[in-house]
Amino acid sequence: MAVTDDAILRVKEMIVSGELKPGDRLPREADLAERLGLSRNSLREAVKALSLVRVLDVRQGDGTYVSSLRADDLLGALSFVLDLHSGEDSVQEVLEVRRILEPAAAAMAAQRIDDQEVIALRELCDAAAAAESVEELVEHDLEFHRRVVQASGNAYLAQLLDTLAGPTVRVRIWRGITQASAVDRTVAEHRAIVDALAARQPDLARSWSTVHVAGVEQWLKDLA
Amino acid sequence: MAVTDDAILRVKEMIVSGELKPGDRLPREADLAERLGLSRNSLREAVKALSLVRVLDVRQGDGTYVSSLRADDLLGALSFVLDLHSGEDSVQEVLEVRRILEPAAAAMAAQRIDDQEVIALRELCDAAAAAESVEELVEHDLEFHRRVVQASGNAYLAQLLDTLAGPTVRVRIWRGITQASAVDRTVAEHRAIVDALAARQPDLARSWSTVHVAGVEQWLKDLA
DNA sequence: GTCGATCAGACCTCGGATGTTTCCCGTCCA
DNA sequence: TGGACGGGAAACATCCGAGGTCTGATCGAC
Repeated sequence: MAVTDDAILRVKEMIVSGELKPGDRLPREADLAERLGLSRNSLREAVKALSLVRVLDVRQGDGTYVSSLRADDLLGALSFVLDLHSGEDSVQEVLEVRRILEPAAAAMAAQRIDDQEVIALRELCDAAAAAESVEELVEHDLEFHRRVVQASGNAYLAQLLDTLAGPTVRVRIWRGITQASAVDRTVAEHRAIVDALAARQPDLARSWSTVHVAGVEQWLKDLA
Repeated sequence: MAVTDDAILRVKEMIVSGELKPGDRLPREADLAERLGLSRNSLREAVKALSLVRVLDVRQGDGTYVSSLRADDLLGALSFVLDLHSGEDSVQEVLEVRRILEPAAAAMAAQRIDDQEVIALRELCDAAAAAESVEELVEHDLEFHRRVVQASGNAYLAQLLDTLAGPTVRVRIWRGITQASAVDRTVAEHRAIVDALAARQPDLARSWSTVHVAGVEQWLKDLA
């Protein structure tokens, strides 16, 4: 292709060059189209594409703006893509990556987490143990991992793991959580991780996290 | 928005549901637009967006096809996004993630790599040592890391790291490689990693890899 | 059987018209 | 004075229809 793809690259270039900064508003469709030398329709295709990957933020009746461009923010768009192969072989590979990152994040968190967050995590575990529906439990699980990783202090890592967690959790829902023991085990391991964080023991947090993720990994393998 | 976004979701749904499989050809623009109940222009915006993230593959004069949907393939689209903030603070966080993943990948590679690949890696080191231009050296560096990680056997991990390496390397070019010692050190560390791989020593490979990435990380911090 | 020209199909680009949403501002009423 | 209301302008959303261009396949000549 030429025109539309070219427009995508030129808008990207305007951002990279600093002509457009995060939060900036783009010229009106008509003006920008004229400036780039193409029709509004073609420009709209480019804008739509950039909007899907969250580089641009379009607001009807207002205007088109450059997004925050934060790495962790943009990474969120990745979840859309990962949705496309939940339940396939690649989930195994994704889980393998997660088994590498999550323990590392837990270890980092053990060095930086504050008491308040530890308390919050404990409450989350209690809520998970008392959860009644599967959806509720899964939501607690997601939230737990999200907060542990966020405590690592690396926003990029946090978003990446959050994205990776989505598909694997969805698989879990899809295949159904039939074993009550799996639930108990999950909560127990979560508590162990929190204890390690509270004790500020990175190695212990790393190990429990590894055990936890590897457990899920193994469970999936058994199902296959 | 409604119509276009809805179209994106519905096409995605057609893929997730299995109605459309990788390699399949979509109905003609006109037909699909009618089926989804929207105009061709709006559908084109949706297709363009899905095309940017490599879910669809459009070939003029032929038709629109569903891409391979391989996780590592789709992940490649991420490099586009990461281009947008090379040289910013977030590079530090990206590098931190890389320092987690790359050693793990090296350790995995040490367990699976074959002799032929070891020989190829040695040749790559030799070529890097003999490189004359900065661009050439950087290309060798990229290639080296790419092949080591691919030897890990996890395609998803390989693509992810390849994507992460791009920005950090570009930063290196941008700031300029002024110190000849940095070049020598890079090559020496590469050789050490290869030696560890050849000896099938995962721990050693992991350690050297950690040292290598941490070195780059520290170097960037010093520059800042 | 091979090669090249022709043709149909599919995507590409354009321009304009109309609908919808949002924001801003001037006005009116306590 | 201050807040609520309403009108209008601005900007995006959607649609339609008409050429243009590229690709792949068919068919005829050699």
